[in-house]
Amino acid sequence: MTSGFDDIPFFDEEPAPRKQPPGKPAAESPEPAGGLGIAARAMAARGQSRSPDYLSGLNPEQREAVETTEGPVLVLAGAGTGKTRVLTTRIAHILETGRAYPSQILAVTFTNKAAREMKERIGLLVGGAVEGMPWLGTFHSIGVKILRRHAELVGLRSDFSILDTDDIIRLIKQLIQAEGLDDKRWPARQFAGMIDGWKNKGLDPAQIPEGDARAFGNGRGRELYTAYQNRLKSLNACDFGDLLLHPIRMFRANPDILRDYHDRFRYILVDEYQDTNTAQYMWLRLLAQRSAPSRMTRDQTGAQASDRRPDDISSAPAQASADRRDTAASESKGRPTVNICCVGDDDQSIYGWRGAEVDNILRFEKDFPGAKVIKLERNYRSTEHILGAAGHLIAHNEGRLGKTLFTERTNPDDQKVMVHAAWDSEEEARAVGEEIERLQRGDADGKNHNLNDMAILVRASFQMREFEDRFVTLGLNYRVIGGPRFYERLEVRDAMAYFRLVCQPADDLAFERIINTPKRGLGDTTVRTLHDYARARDIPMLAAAADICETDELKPKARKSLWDVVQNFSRWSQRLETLPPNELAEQVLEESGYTDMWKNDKSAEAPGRLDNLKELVRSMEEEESMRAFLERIALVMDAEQNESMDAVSIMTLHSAKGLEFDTVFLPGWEEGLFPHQRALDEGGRSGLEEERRLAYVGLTRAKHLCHIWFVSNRRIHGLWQSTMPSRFLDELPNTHVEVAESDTSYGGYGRGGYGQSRFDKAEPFQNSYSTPGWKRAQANKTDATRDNWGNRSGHAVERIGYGESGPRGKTIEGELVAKSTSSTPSKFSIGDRVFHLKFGNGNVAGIEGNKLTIEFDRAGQKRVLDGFVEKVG
DNA sequence: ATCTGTGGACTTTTT
DNA sequence: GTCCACAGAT
Repeated sequence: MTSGFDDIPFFDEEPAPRKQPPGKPAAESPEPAGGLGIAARAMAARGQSRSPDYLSGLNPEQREAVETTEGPVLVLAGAGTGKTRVLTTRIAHILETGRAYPSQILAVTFTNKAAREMKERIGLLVGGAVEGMPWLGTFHSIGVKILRRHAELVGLRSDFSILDTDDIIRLIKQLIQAEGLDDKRWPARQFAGMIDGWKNKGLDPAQIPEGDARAFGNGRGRELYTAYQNRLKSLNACDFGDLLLHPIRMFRANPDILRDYHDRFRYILVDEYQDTNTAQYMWLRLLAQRSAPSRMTRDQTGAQASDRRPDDISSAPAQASADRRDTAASESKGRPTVNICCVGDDDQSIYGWRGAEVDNILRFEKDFPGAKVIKLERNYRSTEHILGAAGHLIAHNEGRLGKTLFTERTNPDDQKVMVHAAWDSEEEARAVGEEIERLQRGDADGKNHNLNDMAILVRASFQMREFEDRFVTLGLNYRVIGGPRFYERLEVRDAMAYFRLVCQPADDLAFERIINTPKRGLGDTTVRTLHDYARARDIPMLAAAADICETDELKPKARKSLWDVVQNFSRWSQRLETLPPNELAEQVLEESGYTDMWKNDKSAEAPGRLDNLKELVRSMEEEESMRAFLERIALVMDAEQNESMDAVSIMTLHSAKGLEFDTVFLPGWEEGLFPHQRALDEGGRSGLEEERRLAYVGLTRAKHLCHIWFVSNRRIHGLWQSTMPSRFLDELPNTHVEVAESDTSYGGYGRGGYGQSRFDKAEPFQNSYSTPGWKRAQANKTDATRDNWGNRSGHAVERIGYGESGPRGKTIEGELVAKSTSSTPSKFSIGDRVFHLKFGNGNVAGIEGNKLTIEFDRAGQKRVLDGFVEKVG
């Protein structure tokens, strides 16, 4: 999203905005820079008494939200009420009326996807590309942009790198060991989580609660946090939290710089405000509170409260809310208006566990006195049954701002929300599969539904597997959204480590990652020597490596090998300025022997990894510099998805927020799973309420049909457990919900089913060979394709962002996917050593046509299709 | 250096 | 049940 730090448009590079009081009409405004079209249209708009095009088609509330440009505005936008439309139209309106230049608008979102979408839609409204919206982006991308410019003020260089979770855990692990603590007893992962939590709250090491500090590492939590920050600094690196916290520190310490930003950002817009955490809140407050310079400094540094030091990032959370109220009230007096517009929905706050504070949205009017609150309740997405069900459910939550969605489009044919019971999760998956096929065929309502219009939204990702299994069997196309991402794959991360080190020779984490990858005979001993050497002299490891080669501290073999690496990197670094990034990347991967490493690897996943590396290099073609690329990747973790094929989407409820589907399936509505037991245990009442909001999000994703399922038996951690229907089912209103008559012998809402054996029931499709899906699988067999993981499959499976270990936990039982005819002689013979993506290595014990019986080393005997195994050795 | 066995964890996840 | 990380063996 952001390109290199060196091309950030900044204050002095732009024409000075003509000072104009907020609210002055467009007519007096000069032509915005680079905005001929915009200006022309604005002029035209001004000349007409009629309202401009982009405003027509908005409902009165939306229109108010768009046109109330001055002063604080909170838009409470219920699900499907046109939230994005309001945000984008509002920006277009500000631009078209000449209230601000594109570069004077700060618009923050949580995800890159949302930012991208907004850019596109503003472009459509304003006509042409919105080149001049440099400050539309995620909290983090905007944070980086600010930080790159002022890095030295927080002790970093502007080419600092952004570490991902993996790096951070390795780093913390080193710190824990350096403290002489047992890294078994004190897991780095846990501490990383704690740091993340503190940073979400905007807490420096000095500010963390005593209890927290004691809770980890024999009471050394605070020291570890301090050590962690120091280490980051010496690595010239940041974690994600720092992208917000460093700017906050920098603003606090440099009021003059903050003032520049105040002058710049005439309008601030925030998407998904209910998801902001305390740090983001503080960041926004700093940018939003244009105030009298002298007073501001005091307030912003927290000096107002006597018990606080000036370097405090914030008041600690305990004191925060009370203080905030006071300061908000006092700060607002006699200040220029804050043109901040926050859009959100308290009923869709589902990220509390990640530090989001719903309280931020609940408190908006107190934070910004005189704020206008606009509720968008007119829903354009769902039927009245769906809205009725969702509304009734969410009404069980307390402490809401209280919205009730309604629709004006009622249709007597609309189906109620259906609740289905199934015996166990397997039957659930089967029933959902059948329903999907019914819809697809048009048997359900006479309409042929596209798979693209259907989604299965689960509470926890382990639920996905059963659906995947079933859909593989049926030959039903599906796509899994979420999960490990492209950029988290081993080979991609290795390659990135090389690139990082080329760009940033001080990146020790990258160094350690690749120094012996591929194997160069630089094992633990050498690395430790290097590490100590570097630490003793306070220099980066790559520099230490260069130095140490001049000495005789290493054995000749290691020294030679290390020297080669050092030479390579210095050569590559020199090419940084001259070669296009993709060419340099290719050279690095070739000359380092990294590509060869995978070429020589005979394992089944090696070809896929090589493909990924190619893809990585290819994706750098358009990039202007390797640095810019690294930054983009650090901030943009989502892989682009291929929407071309027709497929059912499978995803978690969390990743479904913001999406909509004609038909939505919501399986797993059982106590313990949904609401999740852990949410209840750890979150208590508020935990339950967040779960309920999650249910609300799920329901409101549906436009026309919504099917809820619950089962009586589910396997949890490997054990079969009988389960109770979710309490949320009882919270649905009868008027909008219908309990499906079970089409299997078991079933019926509330009928229990205990005491039955799961084998008692008659299976309608005991024989899978009679299912339509099997027939389809037969039909598809000719165009069996190879998917990304080297699986051959008769139907397309798309994984957005899955990789690394292949389809995680996808069971590919061959019997049911029979694809090739048995007439072709098998390419395997008894005794062959084979590899299976899921079961690992094994020996062929029997062959029947294309089905192999394999004795796996670990998984035991299995029957699988030959397409799913590879010969090895 | 690579393979194998064991122990622990296991909700949600963006940046 | 299953995945992952790591220690110890080969």
